[in-house]
Amino acid sequence: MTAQEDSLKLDSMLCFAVYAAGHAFTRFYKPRLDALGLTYPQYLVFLVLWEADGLTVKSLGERLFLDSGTITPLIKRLEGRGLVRRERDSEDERQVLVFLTPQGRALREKALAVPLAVRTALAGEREAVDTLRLGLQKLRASLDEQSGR
Amino acid sequence: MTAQEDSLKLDSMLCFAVYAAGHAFTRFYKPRLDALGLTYPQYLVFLVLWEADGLTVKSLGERLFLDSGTITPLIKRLEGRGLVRRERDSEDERQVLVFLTPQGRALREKALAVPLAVRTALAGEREAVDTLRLGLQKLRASLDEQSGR
DNA sequence: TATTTTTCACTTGCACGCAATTGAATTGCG
DNA sequence: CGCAATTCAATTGCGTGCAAGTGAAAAATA
Repeated sequence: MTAQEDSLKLDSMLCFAVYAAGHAFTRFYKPRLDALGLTYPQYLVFLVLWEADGLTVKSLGERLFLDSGTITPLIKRLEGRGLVRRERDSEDERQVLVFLTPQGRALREKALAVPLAVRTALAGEREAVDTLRLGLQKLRASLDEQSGR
Repeated sequence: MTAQEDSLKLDSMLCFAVYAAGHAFTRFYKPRLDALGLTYPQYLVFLVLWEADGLTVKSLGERLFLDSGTITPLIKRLEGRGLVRRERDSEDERQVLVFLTPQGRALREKALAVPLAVRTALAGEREAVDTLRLGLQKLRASLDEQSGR
């Protein structure tokens, strides 16, 4: 096997580990978030909003690395359920500010139980976490090695 | 701030780091995969098929942690482009076997360039990789601490 | 053997995720 | 000031991702 072919195998392990980990994480949160009626990305939006209300769609997107094509419909769904309120900024009519409604704020109380529950569920998954950790360690090492030449 | 509220903040860092890393990875691959005309999950399917041809839809899904609702249409799109061939298993008519076509096999030559190109692009992202690594380390530690009691 | 259960691929419906485009508002430049 | 360039949210189109349900085939059980 050539070195190039070998790197294709390495690639398959590395990129796959990160890819799979992202989805696995989502799956772990799902049962807990179902209780809140939120999806994983919606939960992330609330984690941001509970810290700081009245952000623009753009700044929300920047914090979560999501673009308006994803954020806009997501926020509209939350608005439809009465969890957030959208308001055009009178200072700059291009922008839309997102505020929590009382219900959206109230959701935080229920959400407080989520992190512990997820951590408990993850307790049986040490191996998977380690696999990903080691994969990243290898990736990191290979980056150093590569630029070291 | 209560311990519970604090854990909500920790949660926001941890789950977000893994979430964002998955998408960031996808974005890194995108430009190189565009050259092959493949999406990231399609690339993963080929990484598997280049190693072992003629798998069932089910076993493909198991390896990639994707269910048939995702795999089936994905494979059909690849079939439509002449990169794979689907064939019902005569031994067990429930199953569908996926084979590479000559074009699908030929794609591998182009793909050999992908891993190095991605690694080069990632060279400037040591910090991001480290952030994720450290986040996982903390998560791992908190799992030990929790079950240690 | 006849019937129930299980296993598969497939489909539908919904929610992302992102590229590309649109249109309105603002900014910047001559 | 006036016009071009930029910024922003929204929309469209396509490809995942997954839950829930369908129907055919095989396996298990009576």
